[in-house]
Amino acid sequence: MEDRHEQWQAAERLALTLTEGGMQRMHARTLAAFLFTDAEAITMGEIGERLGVSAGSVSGAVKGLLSVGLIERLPAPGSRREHYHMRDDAWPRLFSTQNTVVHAMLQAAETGIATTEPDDPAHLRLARMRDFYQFLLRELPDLLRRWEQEHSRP
Amino acid sequence: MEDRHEQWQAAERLALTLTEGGMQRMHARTLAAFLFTDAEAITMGEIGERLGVSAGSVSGAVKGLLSVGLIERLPAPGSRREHYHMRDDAWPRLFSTQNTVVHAMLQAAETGIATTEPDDPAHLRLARMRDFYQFLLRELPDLLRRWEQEHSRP
DNA sequence: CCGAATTTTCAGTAATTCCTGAAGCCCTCA
DNA sequence: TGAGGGCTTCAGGAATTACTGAAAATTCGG
Repeated sequence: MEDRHEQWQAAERLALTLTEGGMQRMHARTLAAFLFTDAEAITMGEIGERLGVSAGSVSGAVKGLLSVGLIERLPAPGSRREHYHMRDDAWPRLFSTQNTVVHAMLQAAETGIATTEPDDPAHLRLARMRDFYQFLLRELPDLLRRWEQEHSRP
Repeated sequence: MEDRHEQWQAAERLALTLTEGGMQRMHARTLAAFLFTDAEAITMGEIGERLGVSAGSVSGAVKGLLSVGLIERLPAPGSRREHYHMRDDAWPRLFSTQNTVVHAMLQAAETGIATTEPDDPAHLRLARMRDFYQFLLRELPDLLRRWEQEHSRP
């Protein structure tokens, strides 16, 4: 049975998890609203009403979600209000934003290596760090490619 | 040449990156101190001095890093002060903490699916989400296993 | 083009997080 | 077993972050 209250609870829990994973609170709640809505697309006003927050907050969150490609603006069907919905590949995209973090870590390791003598214990630690993130940078794109193949749509 | 100032800068930048990735600020700075030190192991006092923070802050950060297995206490060589250092497998461990997030996401998706009708658009979205996180939960352990194989030469 | 409705921006404020400082505990060594 | 130093805990305060509310800008229908 459709239990909107349970769904709302599940949405808020999901937002909590995303927040702990590093996403901003408002962005997470907004994404959850997009995920759990029973419409194909929703407007900012509807999000604000559903979450009980101001239009300003929604504006900022939608902007952020757009910029990382988790949602997109729908070709407006002649309405004055903009409609948005989750992209089909939102979750792989969210996962792949990590790649920028991986890249930053790799660069940090290389900077450290460059400023350190080979006999410094820090040198060895930094080399291990570099090796691991190089490994990730090589493997993660493969992983996502495999996912896309499994779910190829013609 | 050994440039301690540059190293300190690199350490702080790394801490910044880790913070943006969701780690608490003090935990990140402490981990960076462990990474860049030129000793095999350091004490809380040394960390506090290096970062210019109170003993209380260091205590909390070290506790946190211990609990996720990024650092470990060394078998004390009869000293009054406790010595700690990064574990060799700190970075894979840090990466694998994600698995708990992945698991939480999967569960959130399944909860949503259970409270939603099959003809609800949310149902389809939640199913796609579930599929992706199931895929990750299957593939990520493989990834880490491959890393361990590549780097298990005693 | 004008006007209404939506969206964006931003300063102010509320809330949360984070760090400190000091007191108490524990452990080591004499 | 006592003294001294190191570690932990926690209440309080500082700083950062996040949200609101309202004004300005933008957009689309008329």
